[in-house]
Formats: sequence, C-alpha cells, structure tokens
Amino acid sequence: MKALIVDDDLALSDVVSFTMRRAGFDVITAHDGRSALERWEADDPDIIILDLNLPKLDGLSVCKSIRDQGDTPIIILSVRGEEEDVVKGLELGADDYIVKPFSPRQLVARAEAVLRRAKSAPVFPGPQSAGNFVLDPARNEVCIGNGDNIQLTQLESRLLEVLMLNCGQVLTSVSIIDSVWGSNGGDRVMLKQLVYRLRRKIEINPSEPVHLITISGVGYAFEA
Amino acid sequence: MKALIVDDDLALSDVVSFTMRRAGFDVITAHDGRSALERWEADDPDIIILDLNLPKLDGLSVCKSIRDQGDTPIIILSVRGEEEDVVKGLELGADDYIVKPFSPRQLVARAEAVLRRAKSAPVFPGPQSAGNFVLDPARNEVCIGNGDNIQLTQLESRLLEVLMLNCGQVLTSVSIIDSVWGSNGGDRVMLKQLVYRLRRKIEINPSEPVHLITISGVGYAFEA
DNA sequence: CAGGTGGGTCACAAGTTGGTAACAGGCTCA
DNA sequence: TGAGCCTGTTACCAACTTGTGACCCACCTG
Repeated sequence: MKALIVDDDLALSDVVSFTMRRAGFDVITAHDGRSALERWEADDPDIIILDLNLPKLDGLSVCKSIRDQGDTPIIILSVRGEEEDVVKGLELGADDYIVKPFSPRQLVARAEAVLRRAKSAPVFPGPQSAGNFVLDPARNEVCIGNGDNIQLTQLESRLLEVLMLNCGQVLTSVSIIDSVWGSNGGDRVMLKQLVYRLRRKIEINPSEPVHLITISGVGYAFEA
Repeated sequence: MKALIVDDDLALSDVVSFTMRRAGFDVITAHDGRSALERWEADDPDIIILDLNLPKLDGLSVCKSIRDQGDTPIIILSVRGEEEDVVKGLELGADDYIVKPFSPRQLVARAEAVLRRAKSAPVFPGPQSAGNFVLDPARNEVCIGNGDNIQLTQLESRLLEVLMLNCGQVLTSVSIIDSVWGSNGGDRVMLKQLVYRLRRKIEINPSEPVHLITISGVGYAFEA
C-alpha cells in the first residue's frame, strides 16, 4: 500500500510519514500542490493524505484535479475553523477528513477504514444484491430471501437501487433526491412519500422498518 | 443533452431516436462502428446508446476506444444470448446494458439513471473512536464500551465529535461554539444546555461527569 | 456579609421532521 | 372511451429538537 502525504509543514509531514510507515505503508511526500499532482501521476498511490493549506496550488484544487482524473481515496487534513473548506472538499469527492491536532493512531485508523470502503464498493450496473435482497433494475423487481418477486414502480426501483448501491451507508435526503429525480427534480415531501410506499412493499412491518432506516435530520440508509 | 445512437438496424434506430427525442434529447445516429467513433469525436455527445452487433467495427471495440479516450457514459444494447459480450462490455467500462426487446420508456429511464449516477453521492466521514467511545457522525449514534448504541441529536453528535477529535485536550467555550454552530451561531447559554443534554445521555451519573469535564472559566474537555 | 459570576437543572413553547392518509391529474393499455 | 396504476400534492398528527427564561447553588471578592 502506497500513501502520498501532502503537507507544507515539514515537521508534521515527518510525523505523519513515520506513523504511516510504521503502519506498513510505503510513503511518498509532497510539500506543495503542484508537486502533489506530479507525484500522484508518477507514483499512483493507493491513498492520499492532503492538507488544505498548500503553496502554489491549494488543496481543494488538488482534490478536484485528482477526482477529475481518477478515484484515488483522499483524506483531508484541516485545522479548526476551516469547516467550510472541509465540506467543499467532501463535495468535491474527498473520502474523509480529520481535524488537526489528531493522534497518529486515529489517522491510520481512518486511512484503513477508507481503503476498506473503497475496495468494497465496486459500482456495477445490472442486478444489485445486498444481504438477501436481489434487485433487478431492468425489470423493477426485487426478490427478498427466497420469497416471491415483488413488483416495484420505476421510482421505487431507483430509490432502492441507490440505497442498495450504498448499502450500510447513510445518504442525505438531498443526495437521494438528486439520484432519484435528478438535480432539480424532487423535494423532501416526494421522497417522504416514496419511502413510505417502498416500505409498504419491502418491510415486514412498515411502521418498524429494519431495512430502510430513517436517520432523523440527515436522510436514510439501507441495511441488509 | 445529446445522445449518440449506434445501431445498424434502421427500424430500431428510428424508434429509439424518436423516443429519446421526445424525452428531450438531441439525437445523433450512426449505423456502423467506424462512423460511430467519428460522430463521437465530432459531436461530443453526453451519452451513447451502443448496439454490439455492428458492421465494420464491432461494438466492443467501439466501447474500448471510447473508454480509452474519454468517459462518455455508454449503455449497451444486446440481444439475449450475448451475455458474455455484455459482461465484456461492462468490464471495458460501459455503464449499463439493456436487453432487446425493451420498451422505449425503459431505455429513457436507464439513460437518465446513468446520467444521474455519473455525478454520484457525497460520502460521509467515518466513525470516530476515543477510549471505549465509538461515534458514528453520519448516524448520530455513539456506542460506549460494548453497550447499546445511544441515539444523539445532530447538535449533540457534533459536540461529541469535536470533543472526541481533541480527546484529553481542553477546548474553550468559544472554539466549541464555533465548531458546533458555526462562527456566528451560538452563545454560552446554548452550549450549557447542550452539554447538559449530552451528559444525560453519555454519563452514568450526569451530575458527576467523568467524560465531559468542565474546566471552570475556560471550557470543556473530553476524557476517555 | 452582600453582591456578582459561572455553571447546572428544569420546564415550556415554537419550530421542524417524518409517517400516514386521501385525493387528483395524467398516462397506459385494453 | 374507461379502468387501473403511478406520481405529485395537500393535509394532519405525533414525536422530537432546539432555543429561551427562570431558578438554584457554589465560589470568589470587596
């Protein structure tokens, strides 16, 4: 496993490098945005630890460039007070963030978690399965366990597909709405309705859902 | 939105074109592999509907060429019995497939789904751990030791996240307020209230806190 | 001792969120 | 044309979240 560490603070960069090496990573470093991109292209790392404050080319731009050209996992380093930039980074496709000061062990733990997540989520069209759910998006049908097929509507099928593609993860209402209706299509009320209708088809007891879980104030998650 | 439709069966191609046009797409057509590539380079479509059986240059080769040079979404049209080719196509980077015969509406739905999927959902940060506390900021849940999960509100979860990220360190009230409510959001009274509420959930004896410690005149600290 | 300050506790109200239900327009298909 | 389904819309209700004011106690200081 190769890690690219990008930080202009040399002291910190050294600490991080040491920790990651001890955790079994090969480490490459860069100290400004432009050389970060060069190292990324040249050495093809498995994960990138990226500080946002960088000379020559700021962290967000680096993040965007890398996301435009590939899907190497990225963890953002930020200092307190940069919350907005962190959010921007996550929206640009970063995989996680960690706030300085942090314990080295924390960083390693997050890095390994991100790598695990990256490997386990190959996005593939066609029939989706998660747990004992098998969804055929082409026919809008879902089969639960070894039971009968359940006929869904198109919207129900899309909703379930999005959730199953991100099985176990929490999706915000907004991102679900984007995925189901497109970026300027639906609203929360329509999603609420759709969830209600889907639950009546796939949950044994729709009023106590065990698969299509509500995360209050955030969104929904699918559990197999 | 521009769609490039590639099929040597003129009748089918016409039906597909008509449907896509009615769905609001601009449509370009090609009837063999070589001209498909030419049209792709010349017109830069947003999505490609690609039949696999093509004269001059077969569909898989077209698929490969396009993937080598760009990332335009591709939907493969196949007839039953060509499953192996479909799999090859998906491995080459096609985004979805649809089996003939299909209803026009289905095709449009899949096309829109693929386009939506192209800009995918934002990802949530992973769990935080400190001592025997494990916090899932996405679900607003915390697990203490091997006990049950405790459901938090959004604000409680943010507060705990900030404190856990700086485990063992003292944070001033002001910096906590900034992190939880944003730079011009909260005041000390709201923080006081929030601490009180969080303590009732995570402390065994809320009136003698051992984790969420008060540093009088300064702020708070989290101890694992 | 009186008064001020910081913090903990409690109760309440407004606002928000999510689940449920019923209905209407539009589309498909016979 | 008419039946039936899908989807969006509105409405209502219950539960929860959050901000606010009030009150208390402990401590410090003059």
